[in-house]
Amino acid sequence: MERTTTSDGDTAIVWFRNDLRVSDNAALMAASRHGAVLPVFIRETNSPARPLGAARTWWLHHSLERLAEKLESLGAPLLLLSGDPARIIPDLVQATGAAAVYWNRRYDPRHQAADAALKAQLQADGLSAESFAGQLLHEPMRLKTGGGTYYKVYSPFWRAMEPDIEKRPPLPAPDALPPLPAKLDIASEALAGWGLLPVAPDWSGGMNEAWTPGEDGARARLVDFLENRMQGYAERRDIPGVDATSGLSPHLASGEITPAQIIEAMRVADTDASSSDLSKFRKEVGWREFSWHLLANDPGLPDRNHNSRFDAFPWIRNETALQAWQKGLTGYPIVDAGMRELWRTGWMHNRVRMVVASFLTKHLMIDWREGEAWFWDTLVDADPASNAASWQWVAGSGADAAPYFRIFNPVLQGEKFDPDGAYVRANLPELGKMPSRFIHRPWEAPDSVLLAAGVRLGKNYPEPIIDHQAARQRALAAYQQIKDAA
DNA sequence: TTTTGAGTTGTTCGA
DNA sequence: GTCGAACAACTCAAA
Repeated sequence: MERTTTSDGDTAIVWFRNDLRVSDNAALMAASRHGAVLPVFIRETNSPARPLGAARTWWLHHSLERLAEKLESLGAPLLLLSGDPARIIPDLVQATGAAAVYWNRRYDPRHQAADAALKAQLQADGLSAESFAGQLLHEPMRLKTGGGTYYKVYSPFWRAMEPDIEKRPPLPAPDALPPLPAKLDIASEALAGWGLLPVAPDWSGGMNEAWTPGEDGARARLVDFLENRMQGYAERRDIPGVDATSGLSPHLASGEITPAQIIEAMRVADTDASSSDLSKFRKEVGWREFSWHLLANDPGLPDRNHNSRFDAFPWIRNETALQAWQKGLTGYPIVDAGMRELWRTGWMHNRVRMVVASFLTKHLMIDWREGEAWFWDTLVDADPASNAASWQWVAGSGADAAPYFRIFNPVLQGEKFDPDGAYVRANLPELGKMPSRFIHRPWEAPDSVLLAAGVRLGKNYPEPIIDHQAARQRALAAYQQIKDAA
């Protein structure tokens, strides 16, 4: 994997994709040993993979700005181009006389064939074309059970993987990147011209407040997490009303930070966190690995039931209910608070993700693919593996899935994990004055309480769109149906 | 090949 | 209010 020689004056092209960082970037490091480095990011107009959703597109704009600044300060400005990489990369080789093309591997099966084909083509042309690891702690096709198959249960997967997670220490950023000796004929496109930011309406205000895209923002969040939130993580991570999670997911999704950097920072951190805190968080990093392991071995994961028995599940099409869910107007405060948080910030607390996903697939019996698609569009951390694997897990169709009878009661979940209603109040201003006793079940509040809180059910906050008990019975019957049919 | 133990995150009901 | 059992077997992974 390590390149040994660099002839004087030769040029390496680094193709940036899902790795918008300069540290722990093996492709960039390899290129820095050449005589000149040309970093390029291509807006792929004909990608075999699903286009990024709106929230990640917003993120991409800011992340590219930050990456361009970093590369500029290291000496090699970032080239922005649009089109088909299979044409653009060879054109760049031609224009620069480059001897090498490097990139960091991406693991979406829909990308891999195209990347492999390009690599083979470049190598056939006599170039040094190499791809590097870094986005994950393990190569997702590598781990196998004793029986030679891929893992379908998380615990044994993690037992097999955990001993290896510190084996690849992260790389530093290169000290400097030698620029091209001569001006390139091909001009960079302007980021502003790509139209990645929303206009009319510009819905990004809440996201600007919540996030700092880019490698430095990622690093700052990691440091802050280790210093201020690692201790107590095991207990507090489930409470959406307190800021207790790492918030690193969008940075990971865009490759501004690597899991190896996170694991290493935890290893050297001076923290009072318990071993349970540390191992719980490591396991969360492990879940991301597991999701990629599943996607790599089951490329249909984003749109086909992992467990084909679910092909017969009687999903209900209901556009009205779907929209109520999307807009956070179901009448169940914990569900609505989650969906509003998502819409405003591009992110939702993990506990609440499970509640809203259970509500969509079990209470409303709407196909998990509808939820997956909405999350894909609205999450700044939308990740093809985690998103698909998690939706299927909740729906019951996934690997190691939740048993079908595990149907979250949105009232109990609210009262258990948001007992004082802080999370609901932060996201549903119309319930801001509801007393805690009724905040997760406003329809049970006496008229006097509703009046005092300024809540007019059916007017400024909806009645529940579905009765919990009835919905639960309906879902149980539906699951019974596909069980019997099997 | 067969056996064995285990499996992220819950809810409800009845004693 | 609290507690244990039922919910449904089934599949996975390793011994």
